[in-house]
Amino acid sequence: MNNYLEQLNKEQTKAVRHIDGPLMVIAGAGSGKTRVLTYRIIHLLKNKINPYNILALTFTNKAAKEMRRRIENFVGISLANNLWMGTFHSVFARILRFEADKINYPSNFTIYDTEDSKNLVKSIIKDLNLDKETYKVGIIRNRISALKNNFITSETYHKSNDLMQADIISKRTEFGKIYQTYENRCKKSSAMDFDDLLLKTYELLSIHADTLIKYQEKFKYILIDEYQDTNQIQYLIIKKLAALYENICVVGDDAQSIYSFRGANIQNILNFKLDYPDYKTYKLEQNYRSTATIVEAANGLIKKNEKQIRKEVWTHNKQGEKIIVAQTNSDNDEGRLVANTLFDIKMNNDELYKDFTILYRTNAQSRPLEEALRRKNIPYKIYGGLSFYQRKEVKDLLAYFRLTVNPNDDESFKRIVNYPARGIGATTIQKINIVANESNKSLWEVVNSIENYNINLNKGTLNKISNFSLMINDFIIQNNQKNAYDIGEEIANKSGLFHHLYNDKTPEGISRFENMQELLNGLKDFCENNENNNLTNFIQDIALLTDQDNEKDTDFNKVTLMTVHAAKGLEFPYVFVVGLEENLFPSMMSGESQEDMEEERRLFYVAITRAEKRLFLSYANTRFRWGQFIDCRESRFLNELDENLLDKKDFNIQKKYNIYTKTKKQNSTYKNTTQNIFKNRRLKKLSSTNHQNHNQSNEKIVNGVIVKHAKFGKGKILNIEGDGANKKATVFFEGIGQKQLLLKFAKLDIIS
DNA sequence: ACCTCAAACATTTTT
DNA sequence: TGTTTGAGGT
Repeated sequence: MNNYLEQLNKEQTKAVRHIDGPLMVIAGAGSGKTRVLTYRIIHLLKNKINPYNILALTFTNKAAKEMRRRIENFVGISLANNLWMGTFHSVFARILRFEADKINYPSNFTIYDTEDSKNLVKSIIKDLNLDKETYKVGIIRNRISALKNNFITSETYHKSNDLMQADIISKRTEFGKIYQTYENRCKKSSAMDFDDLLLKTYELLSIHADTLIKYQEKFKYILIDEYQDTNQIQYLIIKKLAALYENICVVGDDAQSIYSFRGANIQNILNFKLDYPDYKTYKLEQNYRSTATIVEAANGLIKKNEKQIRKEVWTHNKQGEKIIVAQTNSDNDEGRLVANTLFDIKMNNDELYKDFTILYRTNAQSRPLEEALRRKNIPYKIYGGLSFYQRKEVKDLLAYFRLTVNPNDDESFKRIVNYPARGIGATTIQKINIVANESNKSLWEVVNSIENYNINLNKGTLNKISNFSLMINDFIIQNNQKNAYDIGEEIANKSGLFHHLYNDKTPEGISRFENMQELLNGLKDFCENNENNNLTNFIQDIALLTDQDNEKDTDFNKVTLMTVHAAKGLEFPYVFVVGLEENLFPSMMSGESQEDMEEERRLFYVAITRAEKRLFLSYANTRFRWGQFIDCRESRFLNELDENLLDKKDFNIQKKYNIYTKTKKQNSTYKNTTQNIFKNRRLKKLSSTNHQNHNQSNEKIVNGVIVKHAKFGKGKILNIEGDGANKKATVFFEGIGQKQLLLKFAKLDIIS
């Protein structure tokens, strides 16, 4: 397999063959960016570079996994496995665990996800007796995160008059105090949030010269994907690591920079020239992905942005069909239109479901689309939104795991100390919390030696607390002896979580129970596939995983639904971009600022350049948002596309409703009437389709019928209540007992 | 301490 | 529309 260079064009080949010295590749959408990166690594390996000396940073874990797989095909598994490849966060977490003692952290530190960190901010605001209207949790947390991403610790913050002045103006004078407390609490919980993984890495490399040299020597070759989306602190780390050898290769496209909200800075691309004066740069401008129509439309759109590096993306691909732009009456109509169109194309052209994707600006838009797809029995999967590991019941069990591995993790402690209820209520926790804060200890440290503290608690409560301590200590001891699955199962049982969820026979409760089992199954898998299969190892990077990372085989051939952000780096033959309305795409949050608008435009650029064969754009005249019907106007971006490339279709069948919407300003009662009309129509549609949607077999499920359930086995129907989507069956299963199931979800086969 | 229900609230985008 | 919070009852 030495022919890898033959598969590249001239510019790509130059980039791949450039081994020594700084290199910047500006790669237009669909120009083979990933291919260059992959082949460059293969080229390095073929030139006897040790894989142990190569660091490749990607934007998602999935991208890293995919790249490793491709490299493996060329150089074999043993070389490929020794590459350091992953996201900034996961690679640095690995380094930090290894070097933890140098920054006074234990190596089993916990990674707080966004929810944990929000909860922490919330409790700090409460402890400091601050007004929660002035100090909104989200705003505070975002500010902390933004500061960290610019390498501003609470210490640096307190030295900067400008920063403090900004908080005085916004009447949040205590922000500095909150930030400092936040840092302290994380520290005493032995926890790091996402931003800390970057910040502490930078601190580690700054303070310990020997450690810096060690990693500079180790990572002789550094490659970074999606460089346009790196932020200040990532830039600083890379600069340090690459300083010795300067074998740094960055690949990116300024036109696809869409993460400035999390601190990404396009300036990093421009700085490259300054930091590495003897750099080489190549531009990849030939698009291999899309039809000429799509490439031309994308070029025309991005020209409207003032801030950009000049480049002309071109293609040899055939012209292809025009881009469909469809207008519908409502978001539900839009969903139906997409589902119908998708289905027709699949059937007529004999395509696979996996060749289609539906992209939207916000996660909340997925509902009407899902409904429409379900109605047509089109299989789909959703990326983003609540991932499996963020579900309440999963996080509850994970909190026990986390506490076992790191008992100082206060957020996990608070989560489960009284769940399931064991009589340690809010008042008790508050008392413990005060003592913990005063003595700068974690909640666990206080609880674990409660007799040493003078807390006003009655005997019963003390007893309950000591039982809790005994349980956790037992978990900690067992964790040193057992594998992840065995201790996981033990924890689920002894904590009472298993029985608590098992006893909840509501349909939602059953689903929660199943999710918990799913997590335990995950532990089993982990144990079978890993040598070092203890629980500590299992939970290490769980906070960094997304649904995309643990995709199941059964999800392979399904339509993909996701935000445009999540679609970055992916490509599909057929792409639907929905919700192209003012205040949605571009987002209303982007306001009037030119910079934000340009980012929204880049986001739309990313969306349309995902398409290989055909592109469909759509918008609705009314959309259900915030529990209300909102009138919408078509997005300005649609008018920025070359009209000769578009095929506009109007699916706005019932125009008469527009008569009302046009006069809404003058008369509010009109608006209410319109809303009611829509609401009633919506309800009617829902109930009628639910009847259609019911498979005939569900009609046959009546009292006394014997059925079979995939998990629970044979059972007898005792009662049926509700109708339509809410039709619920009470079933008695042999050896398991009585359960309530929503027929909508439960897969019941009729036996007799 | 715990449960229940009604009112208030909330929406970018993510590692 | 769905979820979270707070008051009030047990």
